[in-house]
Amino acid sequence: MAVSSPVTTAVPARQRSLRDHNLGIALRQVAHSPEPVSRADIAAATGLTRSTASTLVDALLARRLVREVEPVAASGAGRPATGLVLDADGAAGIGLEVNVDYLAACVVDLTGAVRHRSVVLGDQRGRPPEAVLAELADLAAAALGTAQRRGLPVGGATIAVPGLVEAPDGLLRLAPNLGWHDLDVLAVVRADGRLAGLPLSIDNEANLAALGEMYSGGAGGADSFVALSGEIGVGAGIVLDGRLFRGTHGWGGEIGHLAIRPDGPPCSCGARGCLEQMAGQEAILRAAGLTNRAGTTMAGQPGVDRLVELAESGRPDLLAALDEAGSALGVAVAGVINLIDVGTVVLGGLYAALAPWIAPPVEREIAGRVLAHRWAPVTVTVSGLGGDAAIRGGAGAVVQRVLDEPATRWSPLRTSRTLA
Amino acid sequence: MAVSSPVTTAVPARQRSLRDHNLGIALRQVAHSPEPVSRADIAAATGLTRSTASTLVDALLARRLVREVEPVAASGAGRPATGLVLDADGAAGIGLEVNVDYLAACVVDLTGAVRHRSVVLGDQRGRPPEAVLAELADLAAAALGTAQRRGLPVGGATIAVPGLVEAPDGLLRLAPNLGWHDLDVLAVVRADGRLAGLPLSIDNEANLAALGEMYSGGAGGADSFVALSGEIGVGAGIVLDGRLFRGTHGWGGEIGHLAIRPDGPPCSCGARGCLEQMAGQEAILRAAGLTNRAGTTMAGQPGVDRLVELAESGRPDLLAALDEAGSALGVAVAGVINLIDVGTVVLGGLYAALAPWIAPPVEREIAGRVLAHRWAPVTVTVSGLGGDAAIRGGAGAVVQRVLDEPATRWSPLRTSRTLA
DNA sequence: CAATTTTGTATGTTGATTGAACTTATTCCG
DNA sequence: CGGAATAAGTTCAATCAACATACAAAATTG
Repeated sequence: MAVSSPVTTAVPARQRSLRDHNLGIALRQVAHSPEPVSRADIAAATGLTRSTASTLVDALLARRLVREVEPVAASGAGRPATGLVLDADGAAGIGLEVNVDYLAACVVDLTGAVRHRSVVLGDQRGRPPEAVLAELADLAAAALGTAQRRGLPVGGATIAVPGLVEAPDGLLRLAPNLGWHDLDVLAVVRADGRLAGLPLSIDNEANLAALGEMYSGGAGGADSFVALSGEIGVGAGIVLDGRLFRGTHGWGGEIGHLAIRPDGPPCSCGARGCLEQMAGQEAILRAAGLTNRAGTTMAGQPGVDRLVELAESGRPDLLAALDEAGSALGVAVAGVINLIDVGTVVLGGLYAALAPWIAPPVEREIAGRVLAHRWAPVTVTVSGLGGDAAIRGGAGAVVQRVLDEPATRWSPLRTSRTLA
Repeated sequence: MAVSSPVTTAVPARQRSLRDHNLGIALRQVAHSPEPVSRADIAAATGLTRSTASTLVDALLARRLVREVEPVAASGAGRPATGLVLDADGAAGIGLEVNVDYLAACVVDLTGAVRHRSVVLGDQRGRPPEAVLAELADLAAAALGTAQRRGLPVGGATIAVPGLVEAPDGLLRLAPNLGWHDLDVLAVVRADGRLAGLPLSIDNEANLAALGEMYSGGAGGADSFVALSGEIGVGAGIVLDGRLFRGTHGWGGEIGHLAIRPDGPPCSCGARGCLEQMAGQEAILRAAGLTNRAGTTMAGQPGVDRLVELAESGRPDLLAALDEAGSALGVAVAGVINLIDVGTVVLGGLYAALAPWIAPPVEREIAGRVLAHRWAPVTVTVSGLGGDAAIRGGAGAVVQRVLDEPATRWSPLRTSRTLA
């Protein structure tokens, strides 16, 4: 038998691929630099010749992905360079989110700026999916309207959901905390009609939140990290070499069901001692004696703000519960690091708000359990995005696709600028 | 701030890259097919034109990577096709291994056939690293000699070690079961001199064993899987999309120190309740009451063969210990699957030999703990390579590099065929 | 034995990068 | 103040790899 890796989709490189690849490189040079770059800078940084860089830039200008700015005040002799920056009106993405207690939407432009944002608070549990998604479509239509009024060509929208999303088709297999299962969210939203023609995709909320952290610099510039997303459930988005890791079926990052105590309390997933039962929001409330009824969650429970308030006031049983939860989380995270060897962990969602109490036990467990900790200390950072991480990541993912492959037709919804 | 992924090494595509890429595609077409393929087959399978495929094949012939064989008996009309197969004498790789109780070496050719193999049994613990590596160099020199006598150009050698290997330089940070630490194995072996000019690399034993499984089809053709490597320690090699996953520093796959019972027995790593303390070889012996002295390992303990014998005889305390170990292993594996979503697990090393008793509890825990198990059942397979997995993987990795990038100079040690 | 079919090769075209002029715009320096 | 130096950006022929088409080669089919 031949030594060979399993069948790789053999896509041959045509001459066009060359141009596509180099277009992406040139565009990323512009995107990465905080200041305007010149054609000559691109040539120097990439190793391409100035003439090639010029040709590529012309193509990017024609696609409205970059824009020329006034020559920067020159430092030294020679003809001053024409500055190139990303065109803020060149392409935009829409991020949408359905979560247990809110719906949200935003528009992000090519430069990463948030051009529109809207959030509707409200418990979605028990509502029929069609009603929830109709309301989400309202938000989406409003976001699209804003983009159109501002002349932004929208490249697509990404929907974040708190559940298992199957890889190829985007079927939502299970969203335990919403009570949804086997639902084709994209089809329902498309059926609404108002987003006709807009490429839609869907992903797990924790995955998109991790992207949001990366785009906003929350991971401290690391290109491989794990972003923890604590809400009712506990999720993790894994980013490796700047790319989201989804796994074979798209179900990677289900850290919430790692076994912390294999014979511990039963979990809704059927197993025992899952992290979610030790460090999820309800577990913390339960351990601190803050639930109305043991085990069941009621609307009207203390929210995150109230939880922070109580912790700040030094309530002992809550502090003990937070330390316990942080320890469990730390054990899980240490396992993740031993397994996939990332150097950065981002605390997001609930854990960001509660970071002053959660981070220390997490760091303690990491220090004690990560085998390679003495050679490569692990950095624990705290998200600054709050609940916006997933929509920012979803919108950013649309924009990122344009940055990654500027040559492929990214089907912009060409908008005729209407009078406001 | 711009929406952008962190700095990607911007390597521009020249026209040469096109050719390189397509050469690789063409070569892999030959490698993947169990039967000879024609130039026309390559064109049809890849979408390249027949003329381009012809040009590429000419280049591969010139590099001695493929060989023409007699036209296959034609089925149907038309001119019969000239068969193309990998040239078994085109390129070869050497695999080397230092493990706790043996040293090994092998030579694998371009077709994946093992052309040489040698194993020296013996406990390496406590021996000075220089002495051990000198003996390994003996094995390597013998392997190289065999290759040279047979006219095989050797592309390099890979050394497998049971420990943490740091990514860029190959420094062996820690090999707990050998008692080695912070050792530059490659430098010591190079200093020996007999392998002068041969590109050397080094990797974790479990990682290379996983590659060995992939090359030999042990993962059932899956391109993403986890290969468990049970010996004194417990390791895992993670293969994603046909590529070994090493992590940021090269320390991925340290499954042996996942916490199964966070407050369980202390581990040599400093933490508590690590998998290695529940499912490692010594833990099994201890739980079955088969160690001479509690906790310490002695040469002269029951070996793997004896263990299998005792299990087959139905010794109750051993069967209980194996079930216990399998459960712990299953809990860990279930966690890994929830995290990285692979569909196949390969039991290797100790666990392959003990598979009849280890596999059932592993499968039981997977069924109970993997969140997505009902939609995508996990396959558990058993390695057929025994202790050879790592050397096969190491040698195969050298060969694979040639197959992946046939255009890059893979510095063959051109051997003048000497008279035997 | 001629028609058909398929393989493999030869030849001119297309598209993208290169390298070497060349133009343009600015600073440096006498 | 003005020429030299310097750097940015453009132009154009050369090169290289893939493509399209035509053609030669070697078998089967009727």
